[in-house]
Amino acid sequence: MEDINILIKQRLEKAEELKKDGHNLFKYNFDKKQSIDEIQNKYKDVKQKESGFAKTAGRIMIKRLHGKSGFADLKDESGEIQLYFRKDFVGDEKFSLFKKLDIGDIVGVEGTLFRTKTNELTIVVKKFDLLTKSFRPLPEKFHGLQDKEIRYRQRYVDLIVNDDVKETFKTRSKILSNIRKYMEENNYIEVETPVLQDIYGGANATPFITKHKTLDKDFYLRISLETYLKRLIVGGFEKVFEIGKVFRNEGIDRQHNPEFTLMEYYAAYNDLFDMMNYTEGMIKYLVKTIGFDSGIIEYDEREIDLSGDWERLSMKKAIEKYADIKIDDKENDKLKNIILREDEKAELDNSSRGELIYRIFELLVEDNLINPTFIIDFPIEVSPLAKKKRDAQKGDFVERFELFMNGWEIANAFSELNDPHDQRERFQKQEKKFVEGNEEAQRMDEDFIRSLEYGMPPTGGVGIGIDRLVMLFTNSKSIKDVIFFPHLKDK
RNA sequence: GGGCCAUUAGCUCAGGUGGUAGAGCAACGCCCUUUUAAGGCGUGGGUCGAAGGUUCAAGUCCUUCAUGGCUCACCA
Repeated sequence: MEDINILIKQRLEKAEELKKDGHNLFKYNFDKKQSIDEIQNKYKDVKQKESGFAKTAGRIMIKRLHGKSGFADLKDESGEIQLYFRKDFVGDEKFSLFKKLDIGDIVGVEGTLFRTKTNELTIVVKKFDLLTKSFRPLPEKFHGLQDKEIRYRQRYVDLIVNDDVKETFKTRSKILSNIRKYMEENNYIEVETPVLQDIYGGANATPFITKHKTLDKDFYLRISLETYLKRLIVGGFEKVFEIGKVFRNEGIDRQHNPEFTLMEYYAAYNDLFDMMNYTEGMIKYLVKTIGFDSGIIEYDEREIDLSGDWERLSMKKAIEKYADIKIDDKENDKLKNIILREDEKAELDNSSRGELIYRIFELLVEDNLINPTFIIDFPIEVSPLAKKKRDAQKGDFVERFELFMNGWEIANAFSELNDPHDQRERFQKQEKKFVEGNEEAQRMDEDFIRSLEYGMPPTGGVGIGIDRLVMLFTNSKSIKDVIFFPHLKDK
């Protein structure tokens, strides 16, 4: 303990005294019969007279001493309950132990229940034991812990004192378990694929590089799950999904953490439209099972309506609707001018028409997509893993959708490209961009192409950013609020 | 990376125009057998984020740095 202060010193001295008195400050187990909320529920009708029985354990949050008696609030994962200690009930020795307990100590208690004059259900402690000694003082009872830096760096303290944080992460857990339930009910199987990869792919991003010592070679940390899951479709699995961390070597801000949780799912014999329907169904299932019965989520004083059929718009139509620009009437130079008007520093010399269209969409449309909206028909140049549109008119567009909510991209999906020769050409174009200096361009992946050469059935695939979904469902303003241990700079 | 703001006791926060640091909670001691932001009396606790500079004198003014927050740019 480097930053030893007087408060910690006092607790250490107190611990020494307790040890001298024969107390083990770190007990091995405790037969916790009930959680605190179980006790609260089971005995909610208890009157002032003592009745019932409870045996539970948790952390002491507050003590109020009254001479030969005293109260304390005990907190566990499920809730809080008041404890009442009396010298004549627990005996002199135990009562002096109670007086020595510090806020933060973990105790096991058993006793009967009653209700105080002010109607609070309370355990009359008959037996108790110190299970774990706490050495560091907790934040103040009333204001709690406000300092965001400490909350993120020492999330354990944040979780002890700030109940809403625990709620957010319980919701996160529930979202994940309900997703898994939904996927399994629809016959998807959960799989795991490599995090350490020879060739990263499936997205446009700068990767992290790491080194394998005995092989003496570099590996990339995956930036998506895509190409390995498709290999499994080639291998004969027909519906697979994976939920896992991916890593992108980019900036950190309210919506970006270097490692984040991506879910991808692939279904053989399905196309983009099947996946759109499925995705809408799955998210609506989550909305319902997380408890938004109306289908309306409130985020930052804004309502997002997930009920009803979600809007589907081609990228061009979305640009027409929100920016009043008819793409097909404009030459590339005009498109460039539109972009430069929004972003004077844009470098567009090498940009293809498709890239210009996509850029305009990003600049002028995305922020407007508050209620869930599927954007379809993406330019081929920005979609190297998607199949060309089956009714390809003039212009090169692919079967891809992105789902937007609250102006954020929530999901990204394709009718997966399964023509190995087309795939090779797309990779070659990406590789060229990489050589030209685009760090985020995708790389040639010969083994992936080889797998496609064996034949991958027509397949629909979707990726969902889980953290953002959790942010929406928990009204969290920062991705740091939905990741237990977000990345911060070293102190 | 740019701009703006913040950093004072374990926690939450005060500290006009420079004059040797305060409160509440927490802690420690004493009193108190239904309190709940318990109460009463008393005590201790600070390199004021770091390093320089200006000044007789810096928590306060200046510079640099660190960390965090907001925001813009890039990205999911």
